[in-house]
Amino acid sequence: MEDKIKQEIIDIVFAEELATPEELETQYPARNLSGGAMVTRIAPSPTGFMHIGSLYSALISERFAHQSSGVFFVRIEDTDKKREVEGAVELISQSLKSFGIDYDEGRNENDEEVGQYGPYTQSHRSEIYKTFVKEFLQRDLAYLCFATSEELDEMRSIQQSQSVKPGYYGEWAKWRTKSSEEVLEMLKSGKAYVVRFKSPGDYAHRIKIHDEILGTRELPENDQDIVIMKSDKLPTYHFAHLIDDHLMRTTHVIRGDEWFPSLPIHVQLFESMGWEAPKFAHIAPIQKLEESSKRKLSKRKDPEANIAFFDEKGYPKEAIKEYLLNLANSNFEDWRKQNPEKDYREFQMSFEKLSNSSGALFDFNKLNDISKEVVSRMSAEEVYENVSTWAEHHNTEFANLLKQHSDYAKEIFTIERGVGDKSRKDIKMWSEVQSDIEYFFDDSFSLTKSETLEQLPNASADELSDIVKSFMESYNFDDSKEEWFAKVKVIAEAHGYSINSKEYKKNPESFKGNVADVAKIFRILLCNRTQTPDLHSIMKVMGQDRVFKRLSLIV
RNA sequence: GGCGCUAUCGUCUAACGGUUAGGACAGACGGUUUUCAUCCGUCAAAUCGGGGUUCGAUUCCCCGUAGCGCUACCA
Repeated sequence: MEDKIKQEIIDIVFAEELATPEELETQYPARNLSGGAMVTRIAPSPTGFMHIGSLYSALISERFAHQSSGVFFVRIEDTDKKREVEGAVELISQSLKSFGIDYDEGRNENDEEVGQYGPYTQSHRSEIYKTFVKEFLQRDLAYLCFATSEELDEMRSIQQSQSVKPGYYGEWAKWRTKSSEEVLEMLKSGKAYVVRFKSPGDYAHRIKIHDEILGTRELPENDQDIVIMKSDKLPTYHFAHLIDDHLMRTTHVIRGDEWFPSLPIHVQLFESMGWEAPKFAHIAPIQKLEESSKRKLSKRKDPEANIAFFDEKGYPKEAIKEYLLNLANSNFEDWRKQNPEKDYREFQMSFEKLSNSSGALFDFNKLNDISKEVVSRMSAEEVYENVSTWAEHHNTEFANLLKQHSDYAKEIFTIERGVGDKSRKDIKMWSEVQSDIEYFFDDSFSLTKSETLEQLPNASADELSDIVKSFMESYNFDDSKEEWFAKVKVIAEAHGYSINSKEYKKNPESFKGNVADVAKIFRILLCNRTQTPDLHSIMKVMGQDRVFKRLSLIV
């Protein structure tokens, strides 16, 4: 009789035709992978915001999967309909793609499902969850709960006033022990309900749990009858995690450490179904210092929490990845020093090195340093491509300029590049490039005679004219850097300038100035600034006509 | 309140229980260089506090303290 009522309840809750658990097990068989292959995933919520922390765990998960010849997939966790934002799913796939973090399964940037273990969007998996919620009810691992949110609030405040552990458990779990008749009656009256897990746990028991990063830990066993299916019939995170990571055959769940406390729930859920739980690795979030206190990088307060911030600044994606990799495995930077030419994918990431600290502070100094290093390793062609791509999205005027003068621009980027250790390390983000090189272009270069004189107060107009004239007479476009500089020295000496810095430093008063002051004249006339790369290279790139035209200003 | 995680230079971190506690970034100062950027060198900079265990503790244990997390029909 009791069983009959129970069945009736289940049939009302799930009136529709559902696949059986066995059918689903067959549909999503164990993956055929080699020995140590790891199946990892990220499970972002479509909130319309790509957090740097999501990118961090995506990168780590992707590395572990692919360095072990495994599978990395992306599953969209959109069971919280209240928080969903339009276009958010596209943002996730586009971001991953733009960072070159390739996933094997999931929704791609054309909004198509790829992979045999889908759907990869939780809201499209509701039939699957229902199959298993039904199974839980069938096996008496779950029950219907009609407690209203008001009743739950009241329960919690009573618990608080009595100083007992809050939650739905033990004697507080009223609906766990209700008779089937009463449940059926409530159901028939159309009252809202949730399905709760019938936890077999005892809070006084302590269980050992292994985490790949934290090692083996002891935690109290779960005794909460957590909700597995909400009143909108969508699963909660805990339940979706159980079903999805089982059916998708995830081997390693790498996620933020805010999940660590719910591990007892998760292992209990897996045990209740007799499923092998995946291995867990909980990583610390990236933090930020605010008035001497650490906190998680916040979506609201910190622009740098959003990866769009780095995109606007034009940080190379590679630099961000290397910075994140360094945060994940601090030995990455040593490896990089040893292997400057290798792709970061050749680095072997390890759980042992994955820090179990409470979370690193985001360090722009370090990012900047890494970024300069990354850019310095690029070829002129690569720099050109990167700057152009950035400019197309963020500075169309500059993009057009680069496009119009592409050969010239590429020449500019060859200056002091590709000379190994001594390569320039001055670019850290593409947004800085325009102001760095704009003087090369005639359209964005202007200088008057009076401005020139103002910037070179130690020499008269006639003297400047003489110096420049002598230079133009002796200048040969094909001169090597050494020949070129020798000529500059001759002119400098002829005008009373020192050609030996040490001597000049000893007796500055016996010279008109140093050869550096002569170089400065050309620097101002050609670039209208006092700090530039090597002048010989600049002249080569500018070409004789442009150089002479600019120098003539003072002649 | 309960449960948990974490604790080494400003930051990220390294150190089988035995080191002058190491490196990187940032900082200061010097050198090289036609300026700048590089490159090279030097300096400054840390084991949260208190108890144990031990010949010996940054390391192991306990107690504090602090930061962070969890304690939802959010993830």
